[in-house]
Amino acid sequence: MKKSDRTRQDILDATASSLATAGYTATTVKSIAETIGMQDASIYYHFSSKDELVGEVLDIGTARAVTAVDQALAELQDNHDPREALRVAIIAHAEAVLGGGDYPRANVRTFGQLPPDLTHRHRQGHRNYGQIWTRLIDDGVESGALRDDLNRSVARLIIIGALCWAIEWFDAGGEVSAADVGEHVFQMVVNGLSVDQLQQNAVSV
Amino acid sequence: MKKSDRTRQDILDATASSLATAGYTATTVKSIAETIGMQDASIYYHFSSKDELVGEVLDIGTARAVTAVDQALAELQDNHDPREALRVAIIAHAEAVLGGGDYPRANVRTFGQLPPDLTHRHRQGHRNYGQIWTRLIDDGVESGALRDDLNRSVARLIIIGALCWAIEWFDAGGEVSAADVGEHVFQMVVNGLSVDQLQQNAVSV
DNA sequence: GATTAAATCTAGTACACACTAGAAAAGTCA
DNA sequence: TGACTTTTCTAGTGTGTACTAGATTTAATC
Repeated sequence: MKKSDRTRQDILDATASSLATAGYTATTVKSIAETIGMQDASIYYHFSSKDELVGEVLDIGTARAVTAVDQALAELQDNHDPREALRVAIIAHAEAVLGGGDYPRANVRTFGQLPPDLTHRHRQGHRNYGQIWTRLIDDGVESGALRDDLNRSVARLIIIGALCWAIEWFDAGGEVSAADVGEHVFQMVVNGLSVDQLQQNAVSV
Repeated sequence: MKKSDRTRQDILDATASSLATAGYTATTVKSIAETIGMQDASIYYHFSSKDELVGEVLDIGTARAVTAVDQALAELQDNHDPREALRVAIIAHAEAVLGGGDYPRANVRTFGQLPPDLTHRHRQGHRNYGQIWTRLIDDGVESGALRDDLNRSVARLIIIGALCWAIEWFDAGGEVSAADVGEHVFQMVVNGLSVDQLQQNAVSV
């Protein structure tokens, strides 16, 4: 019993790592087995198919990202600015997907390369995750802190997209941290790149 | 001569279409051949390998995106606000990648799924494209229109990322047009989602 | 230590893939 | 029409993939 659980975990870890760095196609059952010093056929004692294994990795990844964001939001004070909630969520997402473990990274990295069955299987998970962001934006707009002249759904997808795409260029060993990326996304999409108009007017007046 | 050119073009078109919708792995030589009513072996009379064919499609895609953005910028008035240049470029990119043909879409869609050789081959093309945006942001910051307290490189990648990821959720037949997506990205990253502070202060005073 | 169960391995199957060689067909032009 | 070139097809090769069956080893239990 114990042995099986440990091996199973090793397989999941190796799969997550490979998915996160090499993508779905390059992650073969044989390469996973080699990573943990096994024969490829032995994988099938623990998982019935490659896609069941991959699916489980992706499930874990989604769960961890949701947990990270939820936890960050839970630590907020009671009467916080809705913009602060958005900021905290954005940074938590950035840290989970960029700086965190292989599981959330595998999720984002393989998005768009999965076979139809797996894509369909995770649609609901993604929808649930999206709802967290829908609520954050709704709160902001309805409290008057955020503009109401933009399509909220499009705004949500743009924020998530900017964060997800960062996996393509983010350098974990570089000078910019995962939290830095999150902070930049927040500063841009909430405060904007444009120089504060108040300051500009103050100077001109 | 004529016949060959036309067939060659058919092959390129079919490949671009398949790459844009199905991705790199699902785009097989056989499926391309079937689309245009040929045997898969006949493809090799026109192209020496799958990756040479794919590479040519991606080259065309990059060129079209660059042309679209360059052309949009060329139509600007002489003494325009640097923010307007950014706006025009963002919308041109959105229309090229989301609403445009299969070639630029193939480029973005297969990003991150390509074999190392192809990735390396297109690195320079992407770098050149990035420089357009680097210049736009530099102009904005140095003219005082854009904030100088953010990492410009990160800002650039966030803008491009938000646009590129849109390919994963954009619905060509939906109510939101490609230009709408571009306009949203511009509004968010330049003006910000936050309610204008000038208005807020005006009300409170 | 013997018996049973759990875990892994050896050896293979079937299939999809990119790609090749040479025959056949289609097109071109005197 | 006939000679020639261009283009496509038929029929295959080799490789890598997910996956299976049954033998073999390792671990747990009495």
